[in-house]
Amino acid sequence: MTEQTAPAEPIGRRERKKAATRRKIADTALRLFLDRGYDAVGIREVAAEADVAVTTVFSHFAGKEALVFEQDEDFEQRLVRAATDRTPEEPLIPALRREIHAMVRHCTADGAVPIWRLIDSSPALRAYEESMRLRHAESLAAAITALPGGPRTPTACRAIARFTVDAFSLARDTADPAAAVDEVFDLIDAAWAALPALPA
Amino acid sequence: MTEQTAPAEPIGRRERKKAATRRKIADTALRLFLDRGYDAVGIREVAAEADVAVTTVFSHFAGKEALVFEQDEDFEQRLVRAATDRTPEEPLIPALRREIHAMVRHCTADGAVPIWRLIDSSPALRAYEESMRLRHAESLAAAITALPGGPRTPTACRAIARFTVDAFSLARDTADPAAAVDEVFDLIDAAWAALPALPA
DNA sequence: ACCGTAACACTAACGGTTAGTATTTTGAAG
DNA sequence: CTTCAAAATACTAACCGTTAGTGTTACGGT
Repeated sequence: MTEQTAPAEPIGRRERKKAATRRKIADTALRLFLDRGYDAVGIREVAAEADVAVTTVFSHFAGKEALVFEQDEDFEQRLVRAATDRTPEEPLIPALRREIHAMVRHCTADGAVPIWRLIDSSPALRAYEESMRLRHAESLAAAITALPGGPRTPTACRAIARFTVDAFSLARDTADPAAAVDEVFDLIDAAWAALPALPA
Repeated sequence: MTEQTAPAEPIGRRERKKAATRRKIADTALRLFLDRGYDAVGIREVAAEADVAVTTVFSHFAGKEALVFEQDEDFEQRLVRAATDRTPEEPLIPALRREIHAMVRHCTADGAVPIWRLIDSSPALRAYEESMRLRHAESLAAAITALPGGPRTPTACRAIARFTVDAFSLARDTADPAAAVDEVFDLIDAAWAALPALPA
């Protein structure tokens, strides 16, 4: 054994420093982007301001767009958990509706607004977000398919997953996001009810 | 008047040459892409092979990805027409189902297959296709919203439009595309029926 | 015949991204 | 404590898509 002093997390200095570098890069980038616009700030400038090499930036992030989505990016996990970790009394669709509601609230509240205005301002960021959502939908689809409760086909599950992320996407550029979520989920409710399986 | 000799189309030599250049670029690019892969062929090479300047390529196409989607790209028009130009007896959703069926058939048939395998092979092309589909969904949503027949909200119409393009997208990477289209459209049918308006 | 302009060529650059290589830092073993 | 392999980072130099700037040619209308 090498260490007994660490209390709970056996993380070494190495990983701590790496995480610090990552956070420093992301924070610096977001600050610059919010200040002067996404397109007006280059990677070389972000690297210089964060006092790292350009290659270091790309060793931590897959691309420039990923720098923006660093902060709130547990969407995937939240979606999957909403589908799998729920009380036995709560059916699937209402659980998803609740989660999407929470996500939309989280995005349209207080400090998150400038970030989403930044995203909406750049086609590259919007495209990146969209492909992100596709991945999330696939994860959610896998979770739904694996759910016990009936002979639902993979295709139907993937469709429901897509509809769910569509609800989020649509709600996000609407005057009344909460109302939009409910409106779209009324449709999803009806679609889900039309499936020949148990209503979960 | 300047010319009476042209039989039907009053197109001059200029526009003909421009169209020829455009087609030559697109054909050359597609041939090279199919031959050696999308990422392995650069714009400079496409331009050289088509015997034009690089800037000419970008004056005809918005970007490298657009070169691939040149061939079949009237999807948007077909979708909108399926919603607006239909017999009074045919309801909206069945008309959309028919059109999506036709589109899927058109994409999975004969000569179109290599192109779609090319698209599936490149993340950049997949992302481009996805953002294309978002635009198409918006157009379709506008068409549906403008349809006579009831107090459907814009949000509900946008949702149905998204679901429709989702059906195409999902069906496209499925073993049995036609069956997938029907499966997803059964869901859309149920969702549409749940709307408080006349069932169109 | 003349002129405005659309189409195109050419050069050079910019910004994101990556390969290749060297250097430092860290964790573990002896 | 020394040593060593691997990880993290730095540095250089390029590649590729894309665009701006600037001419030049060819067409269409007068």
